[in-house]
Amino acid sequence: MPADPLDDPRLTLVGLLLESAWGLQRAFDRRLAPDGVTNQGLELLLRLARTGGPLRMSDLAAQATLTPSGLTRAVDRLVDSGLVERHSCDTDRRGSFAAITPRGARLVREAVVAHLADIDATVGTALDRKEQRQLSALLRKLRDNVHPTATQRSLSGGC
Amino acid sequence: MPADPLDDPRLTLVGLLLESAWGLQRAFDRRLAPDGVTNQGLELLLRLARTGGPLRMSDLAAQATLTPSGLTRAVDRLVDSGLVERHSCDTDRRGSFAAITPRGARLVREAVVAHLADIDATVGTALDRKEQRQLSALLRKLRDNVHPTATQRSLSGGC
DNA sequence: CAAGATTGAGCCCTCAATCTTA
DNA sequence: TAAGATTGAGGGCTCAATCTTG
Repeated sequence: MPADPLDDPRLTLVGLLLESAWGLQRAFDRRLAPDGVTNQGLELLLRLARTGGPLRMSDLAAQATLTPSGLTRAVDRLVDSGLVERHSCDTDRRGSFAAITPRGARLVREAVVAHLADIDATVGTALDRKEQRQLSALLRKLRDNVHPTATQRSLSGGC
Repeated sequence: MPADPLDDPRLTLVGLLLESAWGLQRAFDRRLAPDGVTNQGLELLLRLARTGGPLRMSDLAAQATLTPSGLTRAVDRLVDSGLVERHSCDTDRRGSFAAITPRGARLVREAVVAHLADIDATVGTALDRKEQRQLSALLRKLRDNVHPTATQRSLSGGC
């Protein structure tokens, strides 16, 4: 007799992925919130810190899996906190860019230390280094297929 | 010279996991929403369908990574749609239970077919069967460590 | 008082519409 | 007209407070 469709391994796989993501997200937010940065905010700051300079709003939105609208408001909050600055582009006045401030860069460096400890406490106690590498490799293939813009920058690039 | 902490592989791993989850969630919601069920709703209906009978609100909340408050409202919507019914418990009048209706069960059976096709179109084109099994095994270890209540039912169980 | 569930207030996101510039 | 970004309206979630029952 055929297995019940409701127990299909593909449903289980997706369920495990979403549950893991929600669980981690929640665990991180509990630890990070007191420090004044949400997990979301840290992710944006990390991307801006790695870039170093200004990054297009639309690029940042695509990377962060946010709509342009959502990103505008998220950046607003970071600007209000003094962690990010907005820049306008002289060659294309339509465009807007976000750049991390020195204070933001300092905060990221500090927060990352605590964040890595959180990751070790959650992921590190479940998977050893080798398993973490395997998981990264598998997820990278999945991510590239599902959300390919996560690492892209606009071709119209520089300002 | 030591690697930049901002490029730590552990940050990358967590990033890949969250990006994959957001990406899938978004892809599924685009397809499911027109059918009248959100991805969230389908997940709750799936759990209720597998259980068959009434399930404690608090158990369902823990399984779905929702706060009791969030679950109350999510179930409200499903009740309004006629897909779920609320039951009260005679032996403990504090408790409340949710159970899937025949119409809800029918809808789940139909929605799962389309949902499996979506999964094949997103996950299936990125990972072959063997890789999917590997990913499931790794995620199961992570999920059990991060969100252990995902499959539990209350010990005070039956009504 | 504790446990289970619900409600009110507030935050953050998305969709659609708008404004500005190319 | 299209591209880039922002704003208004509305939905869903969380936190804290409340209500009911053990």
